[in-house]
Amino acid sequence: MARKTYHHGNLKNALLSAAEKLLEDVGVSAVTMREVAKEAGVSHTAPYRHFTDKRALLSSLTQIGFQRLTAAMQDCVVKAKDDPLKQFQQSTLAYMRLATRYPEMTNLMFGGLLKPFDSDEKLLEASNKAFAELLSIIRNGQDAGIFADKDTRSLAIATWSQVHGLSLLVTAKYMGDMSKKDLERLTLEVIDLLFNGLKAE
Amino acid sequence: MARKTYHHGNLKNALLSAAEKLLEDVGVSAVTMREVAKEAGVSHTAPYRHFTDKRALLSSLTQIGFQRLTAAMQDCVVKAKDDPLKQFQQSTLAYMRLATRYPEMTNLMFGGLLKPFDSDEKLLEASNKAFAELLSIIRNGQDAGIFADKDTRSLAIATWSQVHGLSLLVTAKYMGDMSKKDLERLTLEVIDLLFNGLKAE
DNA sequence: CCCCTAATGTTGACGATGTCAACATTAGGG
DNA sequence: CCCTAATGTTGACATCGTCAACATTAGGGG
Repeated sequence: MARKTYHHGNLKNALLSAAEKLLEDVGVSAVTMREVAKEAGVSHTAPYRHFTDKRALLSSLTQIGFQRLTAAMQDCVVKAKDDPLKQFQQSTLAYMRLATRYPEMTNLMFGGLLKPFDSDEKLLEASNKAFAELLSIIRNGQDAGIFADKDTRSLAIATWSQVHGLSLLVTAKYMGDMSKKDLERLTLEVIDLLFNGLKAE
Repeated sequence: MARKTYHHGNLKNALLSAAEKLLEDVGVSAVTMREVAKEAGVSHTAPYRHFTDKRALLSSLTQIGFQRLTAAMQDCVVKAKDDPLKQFQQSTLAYMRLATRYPEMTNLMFGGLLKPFDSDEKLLEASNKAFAELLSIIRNGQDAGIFADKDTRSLAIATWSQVHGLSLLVTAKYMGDMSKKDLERLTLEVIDLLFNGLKAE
């Protein structure tokens, strides 16, 4: 991994890529400033020119995760124009797909490891954007008379919690290994329960 | 913290207590084998006589968390005998209370940090017991004709995901700081949404 | 075009950490 | 009562995050 030039040229992104690779291949514990640096082919303190500390690196990485989530939901909205219920279902599916594809990233996003989450401006903003996307989907549904005419935010929180909880249960392997198909079925089933309610008819 | 005897007498429990104290007071990163040992008043390698490694310590701690959760739910069942809906609501509330009281513990239980979770016999068993408790509550509700006559396991997963997701959203401070009262209201609201469904009447 | 400064990368060091090996102490059963 | 296994200690090592001092060079102002 020897460089020709003294300066890397695109180190910040290279570090993030290396970090994500380590994260998903081995686990958070493998994401080490030194290893990330080595993977990117620079000295062990080079990362400090781009991230104030390890936490900042992980935060940046996590922001990428939220951006992917936001983009995936936006995509669902576009693809299911004028069908709020489908937007809703597809968004949750998209969420679950991302979660199973990037399980470690999901843990980072929601596992509470990044402690002063609430005081990390950028990170908070990234997560808020994703949540805003969900909010808008639900508002569409309410406007179309499909979702109950209750507090939009509460509906969104309920949904967010639901998918989010399910994704963690799955990525933590609480329910053992599942095939992709089983997972999709379970997701739709759970979302259907949320939509229709648990109560007897 | 000097001992009189060479042998501690109850070191294992002392270590777990010290670990939990560090966990909740400062955070996971503060739970260090050396610090835990120091807190318990023993040398820095004494813990290795009781836990094969750090992971084992954290796993034991996490098991305690699941035992608390199981006990709390069992308590709800007893206190609301013959009222499955109340059992259901109170259990979720109990879950949220535990989650807000022991946020770091909750992250440990569900944040995906304890990696080979699925191959940790004891840990898996502890979490299964808690889940079984929820399953039984829902089955009671189905028998009483209150919950829909669908797959019990699916209903339980939906509920588990929901509460669980909400607790992580709250402990991760995704929704800012909340008063205890606000939290209870939100919890009941979200659970009500799950019970009645999001759909318009 | 050249040169200077700020940005970027490197080297070496430090204290803290997880864990191992060798050793010390002692509890409690034969 | 004594011996062994359980329990605790000391010292060591590699790795980690981070800092300070130093090296290289990109790129803009003369």
